[in-house]
Amino acid sequence: MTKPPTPDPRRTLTLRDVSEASGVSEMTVSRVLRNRGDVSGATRERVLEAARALGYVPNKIAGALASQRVNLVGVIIPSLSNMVFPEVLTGISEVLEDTGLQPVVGVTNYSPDREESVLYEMLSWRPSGVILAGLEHTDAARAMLAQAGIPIVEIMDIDGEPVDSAVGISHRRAGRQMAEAIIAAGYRNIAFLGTMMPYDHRARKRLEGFEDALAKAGLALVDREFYSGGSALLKGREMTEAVLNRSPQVDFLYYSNDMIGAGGLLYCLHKGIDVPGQIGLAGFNGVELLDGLPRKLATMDACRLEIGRRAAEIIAGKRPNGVVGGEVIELFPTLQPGDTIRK
Amino acid sequence: MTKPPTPDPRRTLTLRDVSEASGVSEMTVSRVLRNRGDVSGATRERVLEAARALGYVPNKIAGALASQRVNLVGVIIPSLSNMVFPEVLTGISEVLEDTGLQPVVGVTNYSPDREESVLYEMLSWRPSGVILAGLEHTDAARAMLAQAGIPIVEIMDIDGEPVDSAVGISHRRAGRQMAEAIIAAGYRNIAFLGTMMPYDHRARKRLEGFEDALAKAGLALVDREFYSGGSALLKGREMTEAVLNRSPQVDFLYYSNDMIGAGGLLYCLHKGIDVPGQIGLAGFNGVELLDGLPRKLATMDACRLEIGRRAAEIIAGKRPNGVVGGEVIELFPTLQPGDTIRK
DNA sequence: CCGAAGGCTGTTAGCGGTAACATAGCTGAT
DNA sequence: ATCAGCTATGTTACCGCTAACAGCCTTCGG
Repeated sequence: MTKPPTPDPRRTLTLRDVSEASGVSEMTVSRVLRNRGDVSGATRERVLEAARALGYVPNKIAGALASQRVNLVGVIIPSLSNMVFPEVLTGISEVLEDTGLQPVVGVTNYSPDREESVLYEMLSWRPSGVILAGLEHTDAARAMLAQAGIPIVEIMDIDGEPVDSAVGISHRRAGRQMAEAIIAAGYRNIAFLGTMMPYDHRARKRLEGFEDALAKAGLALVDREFYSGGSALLKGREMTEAVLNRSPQVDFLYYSNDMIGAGGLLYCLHKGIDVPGQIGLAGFNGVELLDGLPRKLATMDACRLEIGRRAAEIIAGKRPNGVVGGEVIELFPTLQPGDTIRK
Repeated sequence: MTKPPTPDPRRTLTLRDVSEASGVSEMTVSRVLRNRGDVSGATRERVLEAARALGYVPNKIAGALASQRVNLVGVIIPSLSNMVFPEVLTGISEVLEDTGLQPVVGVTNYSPDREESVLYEMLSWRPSGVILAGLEHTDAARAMLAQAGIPIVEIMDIDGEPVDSAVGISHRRAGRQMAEAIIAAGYRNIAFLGTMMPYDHRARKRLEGFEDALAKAGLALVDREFYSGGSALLKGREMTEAVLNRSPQVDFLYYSNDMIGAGGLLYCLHKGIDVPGQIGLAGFNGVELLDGLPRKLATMDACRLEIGRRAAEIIAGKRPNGVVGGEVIELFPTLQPGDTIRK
C-alpha cells in the first residue's frame, strides 16, 4: 500500500512537485526554469531532469499574476479570409519571434461591436501591447485603448487620429495616385467595382481619394458596382459583366481589391476584350496570386509585411504608452502597372 | 493638496477600486460582473454603473488562477496562407461563440518542433481544450497532450492513432477515390504535381492512396513534380509546363491542392489544350476560388467547415480527457467532377 | 411568536507562481 | 584569523480574484 511514484496522473503538476522531486525549494526550481538568477550547474541539471521526467508544464497564469508580466501581444484584425492579414501576421511573428513576446489573434469580421468585445476580452488578459487594424473604433474601444497603459499600434491606415502609435499607408493617397496614373494613360470612362462593407474604411478612403483625383481632372466615375460576400473571384467576373453590359462606353475598371480584379481580368480575357487597349484594369493589394494570372493586373502593394514588422518593433521596443508619445509611421506603396494599363 | 478623484490614471484598476466606488465588498462586485450568485437589483445597478464609469476591465489572469477555469481553447494549425485553415477556424468560432469559450490560434508552419513549442506555450496557459491539425506529432508533444487532462481533438485526418478524439477525413481514401474516378473516365497516363513539404502528411497520404488505386488497376504514375514555397498559382503553371514538356504522353494531371491545380488549368487553357478531352485535371480541397475560374476544376472538398464545427462541439461538450474515451468522427468528402474530367 | 428557509452580503483562505529580502557557505585580501 | 563580498539557496509576502462558508435580515408556515 505504498504511494505510487507518480501520485495522481490526473492532477496537474505544480512547482512544488518538481521541487519535491529534486530536493530544492520551489524558488530555486522557478529560477532554473526561467534561467534567472544564479543557480549552480549541478542543481540546475537535477531540476531540469526532474521537470522533464514529470512532464511539468509551468503555469503562466500564476506566473503572470505574480510577476505582473504577460508575454502576449493582442492582434486584432477584421478577417483571415483575404490573404492580406495573414501576411501582416507573418511580419509581426517574424519580429516578435526573438523577443519572447507572442501574438494572440482576434478576428472582428469588420464589425465594430465585435472589435470592441474582442478587445475587452484581450485586455482582460493584460497583454504587453495591442496591434489592431484601422483607426476607426467604437468610443468604448478607444477609451479602453487609451486607458490600457500599454503600447497600442493601429495599423494599415494613417488617415486619421491614432490613439497611440500607427503604422500604415494613406489609402486616400493610394486612390489618388491610381487615378492619376489611369488618367495619364488616357482613360476617361472609368468605373469602380468594390466591396460593399460599410466598415471597410480603407476601401472607402481609397475610393474617396480616387474620386477626388478624378474630379480634379474634371472627370467623374461613369459607373460603380458593389458586392459583399461570396467568392471574390467569381464576384469579380459577375460585376464586370454587369458593368460592361450596363455601360458599354467604360474603358477602365478600378477594383477595390486584387481578387475581384483578377476575376474581372479573367472575364475580359475570356470575352476576347483587348486589355489594356480597349479596357484597362487595376486592383489593390499586390497579392501573390496575381503572379499566376495570364496577364499581370495593375495594382498597388499595401506594404503588408512591412507594416506587420514595424508594428511589432514598436511594441517590442516600447515603454507603456503615455510615457512617450506615440509615433506615426507612414509607408509608401508602389504602383505596379503590370500589363493592364496602357503605357 | 487633496487626492484627485481618479487617483492614478496609469495604475490599472482592480476589483477593490470598483468596490470602493460602489460601497460594497469586492466579492459582491465580482458576483455582479460574472452574473453569478444572488445580488439585489439595486446593488447590481450601482456596481455596474461604477465599473462602467471607471472603465474597469477584469483581470482574467487572477480570475483564472482563483477559479481554476480558463475559457480558452488552443487551436494549432500549420499555416494561415492557404485558405483551408481559416475556414476550419470559422467553423470552430461559430460553435464556440455561444459557449463562452474562445479560440486562441497558433501557427506551426508545418514544423513539428515549432508545433511542440507552440503547444507547450499554449498548455502553460491551461486552456480548456486543444484542437490541432494532424495525427503526427513529436513524442514530447504527444506526451504533453496525453498528460494535459483536457479534451484534445486532432483534426483534418483520421488515418492514424489519435491521442484523444479526432475529426477528419481519410486522405488515403480520398486519393484512392480520385484515382478510381480518373481511371473510370479512361485516362491512363497520369502525372502527380504536388507539394514537397515532407511534413504535409495529409498530402502524402492522398498520394499514397492515389498510387495504391493506380497500382490496383495495373497503372503507375508516368511523371511527378514537386514544389515548395512561392505563389501556388504561378507554381501550378510552371510545374504543368515542365511536366507536359517532359512527358508529352500525359493525359491527366492530379494536383495536391486546388491552387496549383488552378494554375495548371489556366496554363492549359492558355495553351489551347483541350480540357478535359486531351488532358484532364483534378485538385483537392474545394476552395471557393475555383468558382471564379473559366472552367470548373475537378476537386474533392475537404469538409473544412464541418471539421471545425465538430471539433469545437467535442471540446465544448466534454469532460476532461481520459474521463471518457475519445471519439473519432470520420467525414466523407464528395468528389466534384467539375468540367475537367471526361464524362 | 418561533424557528426554518431563503436572499443578500461579507470574510477568509487560498490558486501557483515570483519579487524582494534574508541567510548560509565560501572566497581572498588584509 | 577576520571580514567584506560573493554565490547559491531559502523565506515571506503578496499578485487580483473566487470558492466556500458564515452571518444577518426578511419572510412565512404552524
